[in-house]
Amino acid sequence: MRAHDGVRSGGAHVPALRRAVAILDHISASCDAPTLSGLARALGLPKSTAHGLVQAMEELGLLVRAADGTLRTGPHPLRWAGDFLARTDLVSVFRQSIAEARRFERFTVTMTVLDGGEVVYIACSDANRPLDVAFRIGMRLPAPFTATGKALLAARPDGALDALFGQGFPAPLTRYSVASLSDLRRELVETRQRGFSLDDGQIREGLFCLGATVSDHTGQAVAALALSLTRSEATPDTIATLGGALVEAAADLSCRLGGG
Amino acid sequence: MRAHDGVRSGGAHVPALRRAVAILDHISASCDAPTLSGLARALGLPKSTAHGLVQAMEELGLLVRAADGTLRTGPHPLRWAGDFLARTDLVSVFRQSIAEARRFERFTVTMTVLDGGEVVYIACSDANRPLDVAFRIGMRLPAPFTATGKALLAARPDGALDALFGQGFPAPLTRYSVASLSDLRRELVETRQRGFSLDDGQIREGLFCLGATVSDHTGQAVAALALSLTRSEATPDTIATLGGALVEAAADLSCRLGGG
DNA sequence: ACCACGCGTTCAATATACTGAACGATATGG
DNA sequence: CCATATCGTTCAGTATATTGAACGCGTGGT
Repeated sequence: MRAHDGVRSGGAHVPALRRAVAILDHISASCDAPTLSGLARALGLPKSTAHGLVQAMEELGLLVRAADGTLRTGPHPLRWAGDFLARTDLVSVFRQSIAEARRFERFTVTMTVLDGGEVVYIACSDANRPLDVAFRIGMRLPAPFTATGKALLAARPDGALDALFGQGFPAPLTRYSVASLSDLRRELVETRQRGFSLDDGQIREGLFCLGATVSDHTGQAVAALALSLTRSEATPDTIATLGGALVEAAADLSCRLGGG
Repeated sequence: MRAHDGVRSGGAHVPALRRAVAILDHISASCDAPTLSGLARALGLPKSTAHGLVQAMEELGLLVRAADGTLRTGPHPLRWAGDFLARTDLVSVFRQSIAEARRFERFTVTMTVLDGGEVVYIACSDANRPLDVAFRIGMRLPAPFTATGKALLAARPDGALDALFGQGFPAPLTRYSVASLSDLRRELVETRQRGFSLDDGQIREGLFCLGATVSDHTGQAVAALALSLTRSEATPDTIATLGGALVEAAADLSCRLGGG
């Protein structure tokens, strides 16, 4: 039995690789560019180990050394990141993420992106039970009435709303549909405070949805998740619980897309 | 003498890290997702070595394994790439500068940095019209063939070329690609006299690019801009006009980075 | 000017991770 | 239906890389 700490569970140690990742993480997390010794201290590495690693990482383009000797992340990871972005579609990540999170298997989970003033449904995990509105992939709905749309709009600067709805607000779908731009602004303020968005019968009476945004590696909200319930299920307790879980799920998805 | 190939000159070997980088490079370069054994064969690694590496890289988020067992690049490098792009605020300055300079909106404008003997694309403003080569961020090309690469090489002392290409000049991409180090030197002399660099079909036949360097506050050339045209558009008049405008834009960018 | 400190770098000894062969499981073909 | 090939995985031995201490060197303090 070793007294060594930091032993990983799964398989081989490959410490050099793990150290390299830790170095890059540290450099890209801290806002000041560290020096070699400072980096060794921060990560608890022997100086010479850090030296060897940094030298190799410099050769490989993982790090660059500024004129004053401080270390920065290098250009090489751009290649991998670009490949990941090219290959990854939101949808498959969504499916995998939802499949692992068993919390929502009783509900219909949807994902949309914003296109102009409308949301487009790009993925949908059907509930394990009957009823429930069938969301079809590719379907479009006016963003101001949907939970995902409100979440996405709330993530945008307020001025963007004028460009989208300044001349012409979508026609209401139900008598609960938000009716004007000023009403929408009010809802978006509440949404930002709450952390997730709500749609209480605005696209169909009796249908209650919660929404939260998914961000990519730049922090931009690129998509939104929604959970669909019936209005009678939407007690304050349920809303709070499921809302929190949804925000968590959205954050998890963001992580898988490279977000911090 | 080692029987091992690929022995690096400089410092420590850190083979695990080098292998990991090779794996990621291979996966992001090939268009089909390889399996573990195939990857081991492609890189000449023992199966078990590849197994241990892949397992660790999976834990670290550098790789993800699809449902069928094939390997893809993971989301983790996005963080590093994002940090690189954020710190080199070249990119944001680039976007702003290009957005304000309406002169180039008909053309694709790219920006690269030099990494060894290759240029890495760190930003790209797509043209408003179809055609045009799609430059992907993170893409690499041999510096001697590209307009940006020539601009950056021309800004370096002549002796630097020997270190980069003294033993091994990149293989030509087209029949117009500059073929030797001495030919490159000749082109660089012309480039310095002209004030901007040209690529006439050296990375792709029919593609014509103009390049100019961007300097930071220390006066060092840190990046280069390029303008992409079709060869038929590249009349002497157009070249002179656009070349001058590009040099101006690059100088403007340099100013914004603190250059005198 | 002197000294002390911190940084980056080098080198030999040891504790380490990588290698090669073998295993069970699964998919393929006769 | 069985034989074969290929895949992913495990394990002990050896060749390997990492470690700790020491060296120059530049910098800032007294």
